[in-house]
Amino acid sequence: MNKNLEKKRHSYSHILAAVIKDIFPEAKIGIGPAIDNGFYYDFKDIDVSEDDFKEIEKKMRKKIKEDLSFEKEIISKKKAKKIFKDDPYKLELVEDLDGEEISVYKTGKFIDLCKGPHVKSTGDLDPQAFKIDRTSGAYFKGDEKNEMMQRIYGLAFENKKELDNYLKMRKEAEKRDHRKIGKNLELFMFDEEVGQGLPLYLPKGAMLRKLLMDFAMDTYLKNDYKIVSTPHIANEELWERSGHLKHYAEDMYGPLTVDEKKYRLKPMNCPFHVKMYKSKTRSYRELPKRWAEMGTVYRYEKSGELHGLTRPRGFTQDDAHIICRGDQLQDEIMNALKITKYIYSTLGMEDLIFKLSVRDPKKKEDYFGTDEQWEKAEKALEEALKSFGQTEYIRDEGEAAFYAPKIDIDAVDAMGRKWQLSTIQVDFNITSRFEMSYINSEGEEETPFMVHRALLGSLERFLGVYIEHTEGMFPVWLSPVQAWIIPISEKQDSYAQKVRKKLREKNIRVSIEGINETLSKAIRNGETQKIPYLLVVGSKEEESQSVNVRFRGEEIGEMSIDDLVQDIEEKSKK
RNA sequence: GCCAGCGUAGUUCAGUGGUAGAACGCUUCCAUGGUAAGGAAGAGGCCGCGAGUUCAAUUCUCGCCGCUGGCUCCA
Repeated sequence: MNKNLEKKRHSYSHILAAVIKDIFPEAKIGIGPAIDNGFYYDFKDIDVSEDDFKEIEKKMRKKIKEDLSFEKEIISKKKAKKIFKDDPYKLELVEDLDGEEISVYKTGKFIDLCKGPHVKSTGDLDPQAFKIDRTSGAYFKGDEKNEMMQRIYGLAFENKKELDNYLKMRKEAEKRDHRKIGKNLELFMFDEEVGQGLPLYLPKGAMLRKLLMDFAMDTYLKNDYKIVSTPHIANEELWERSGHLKHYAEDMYGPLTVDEKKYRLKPMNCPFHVKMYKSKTRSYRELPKRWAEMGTVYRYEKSGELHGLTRPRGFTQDDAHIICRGDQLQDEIMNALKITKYIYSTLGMEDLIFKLSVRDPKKKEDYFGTDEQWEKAEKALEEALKSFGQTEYIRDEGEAAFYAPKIDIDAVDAMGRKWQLSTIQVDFNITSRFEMSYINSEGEEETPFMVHRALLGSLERFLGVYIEHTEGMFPVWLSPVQAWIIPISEKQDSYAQKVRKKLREKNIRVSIEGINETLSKAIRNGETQKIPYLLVVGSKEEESQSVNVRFRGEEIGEMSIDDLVQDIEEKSKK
């Protein structure tokens, strides 16, 4: 964010607080920073609803017009405590600050603990360039254990035009919402009685999912992965051993008791793959093992965290584990990067952001494993990125999992939003917990490295993002329905059937639609359903044994069936 | 899980302290169409679930469930 805009946004937040203090003199105030689309301020003991927004805006505009100056003052902690004696949250914040001197800003009667900077005076702000947006609950200092305050969000930009642009963009994003498109295109649904966060795929969605799944798995098989398959539940003892029950229990579904033994739905696939690895003594000669599985896992996400397909409770990971020797580690990571890039560019998401998540060197005790393991793994990840040619990446210290450093990859969608989808991790926890080993060339037992990777992440999350990215306009090869045959009248019924049969023989996903509708109505339906090919057949076409082709809103004209098949196959190439 | 808002037909949404309406969709009939909505008729609702207030609750109150936006979380 540019510094100037940040100053403005931050200044709006002070004006908001000043106005709220006028309306609710008893209000206790928290913090009020600038954020990337405006600002917010946290309050306690207020009662603001959407109906009040207009009034708040009006009062804020008035203060802006009064041209009140922002006056900075450096005062002692003692004095600050006196000033904020009625604001317990501010007192706590003063207490948290290092040093004896702190700065406060005064605007009219309103005084706030604040390091600034601000605009010179409220008159520097555009009274039309902000908008009170929404309210929400927010924990004081972002800590779940603290009290919840009421947060008021505002949008703020340099001028009204930018604000309007932002609102327009947000509307566009709403239009692309995968939950909405999923409903309109009949891809998937949720049902109260089935349970929260458990998607049901309707025929078109299930086809889309299958096509995506086949594409991913075929790619892995071509890259010398082997496919494996494991059950959905396992004895609790397995999760005890893997450490999930200790570290992850609250995200797992509760136990099912069968024959006096407790079983759990799997939140991850790793332990199963490890068990298969351990089913016999392994030699260094047989490494690396690359085992892939479309593994459906269940995680008990808190109800408020659920969100359509991007955050469900049951989902299928395009998971794989690579068990390898130390000297193979870097190449294996590089290969995973290569496949990731191939998959995303094939799907039309070229823009990827690579993040190397390493441990926080100041908090080594928070992480599992030895220094040597960490150094080796972090280096392997970093070197893999470099030799892959990805010299641009973000190094995130402290973002590693407690058991492993990783490369996380964000995909950037058509609206410029970033979504973390892929992850490539080097796991030490599991290799030692399960005492995994192989016999090296010296005849000694050695612990292998294990790379855990999910490139699409999960089919659900990826599909959610992909639906928004494409606005439901999938490439021809991924379209669950590729073509509609639209007969002009019932007279073309048998010809339409004939065309359908010919296309089905070529494995083209096609159906006959619009028999009881006018042509334009059928075209309209086909376009709203985002069917790539609309094939009109009337008496003319029947006579010349052709179809009249419309491709994504564009009339192509008459085409023989063979030419059409060729065109579809051409456009279906990945 | 927490804060706030919402829950009415398959869908999108009006509406009301005296048990409901539109559009699209669906069914039937008419129309036999030439590239983004042809016409008519009909069916379809425990107004999310449970309790309370009331002569009377879809409407008011409370609880539960679900959805939405945030917060927290996503080892």
